[in-house]
Amino acid sequence: MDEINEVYDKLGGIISKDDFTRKVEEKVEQMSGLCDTKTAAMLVAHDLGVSDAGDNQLQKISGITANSGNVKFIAKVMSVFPAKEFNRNDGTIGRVANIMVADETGSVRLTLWDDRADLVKTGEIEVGQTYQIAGYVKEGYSGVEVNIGNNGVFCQSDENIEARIDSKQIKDIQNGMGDLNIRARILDISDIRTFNKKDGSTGKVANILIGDETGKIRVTLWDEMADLTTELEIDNSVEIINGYARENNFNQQVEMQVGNRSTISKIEDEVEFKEDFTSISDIIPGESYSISGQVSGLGEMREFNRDDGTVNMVSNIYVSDDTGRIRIALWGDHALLVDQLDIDMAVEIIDAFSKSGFNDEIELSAGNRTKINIR
DNA sequence: CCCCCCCC
Repeated sequence: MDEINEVYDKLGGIISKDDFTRKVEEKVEQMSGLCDTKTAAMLVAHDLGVSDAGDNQLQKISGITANSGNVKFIAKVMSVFPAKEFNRNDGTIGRVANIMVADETGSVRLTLWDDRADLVKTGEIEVGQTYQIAGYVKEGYSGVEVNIGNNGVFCQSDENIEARIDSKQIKDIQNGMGDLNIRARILDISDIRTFNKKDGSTGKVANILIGDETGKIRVTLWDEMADLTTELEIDNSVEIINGYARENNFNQQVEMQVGNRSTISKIEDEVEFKEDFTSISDIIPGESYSISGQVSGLGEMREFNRDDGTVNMVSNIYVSDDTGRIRIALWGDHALLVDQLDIDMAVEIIDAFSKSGFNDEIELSAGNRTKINIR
């Protein structure tokens, strides 16, 4: 027993003495008596990320990289994702679940298997709990993940952890990013739409527009996440955990996606947002812009038939600022605004899409995602 | 995975 104690003392309390002893016994059994207790204890210690050199330091999450190998640390649960079942080659049913944990230096995704994945299913693992964790690092679907394998440790701790989620700023969001955490203000909320998936089932989708001090981005919420939009209001500040960024294939704008691996929740801290208006002379085709200026031209409202036979309305106005003048096509209900507008009225056109239009001149399209303020 | 920027 002394020899177990000696090894145990190097572990820095990452695991209880009882658990350690049990693991050592299991290890002896696994090795079919081919190793003694001391060796088994050292093997278990090694599995827990403790080297013979007595390196029993707990790591911080910020120091975990794809090459870290075995790691151990203490962290707080920030989000829990649904467990999934899969079939193993031997016919048994495996279970896997992911949770996101954080310490004061950053956050990392954990992968739990089988019995531990079941703890997710039963709700025993909850946001806010703190755990002692030992596992091995691998490069996962969306970056570095810590796997808690058979020899890993995952036990609750009463340590007080100051968890920090490293939020990105909206301006830094790039196509392809995963595990994206954002704190932002809600600028707009869409209705929930349903659609048919390729597999024949019905999907749900909704959008919100969010902004922070650095910019704004459209967020797409899928299925059960789409329902959450009914609980949100414009000007709420929210935190999105584990979103991902994808370019849409319509106008190549990068959007943030919120699916079943993500969470969105209201936060107390208010995130500030200020609209960034572009000078008219700086507008190039193929982008979304907001401009502020005066009405400098008004056209007539017209109805027209689209190819699919539906009727729509359009009117054209011109807006000028210190730098130039641009034509703006107002579609749908926006077309009716020509009745309220007069030359020299101050207007803000928020989120209109630019393109090269009639006579190759750049114009803005004010569609259903555009907001128009008369000031 | 959805919406879609369309007129003269």
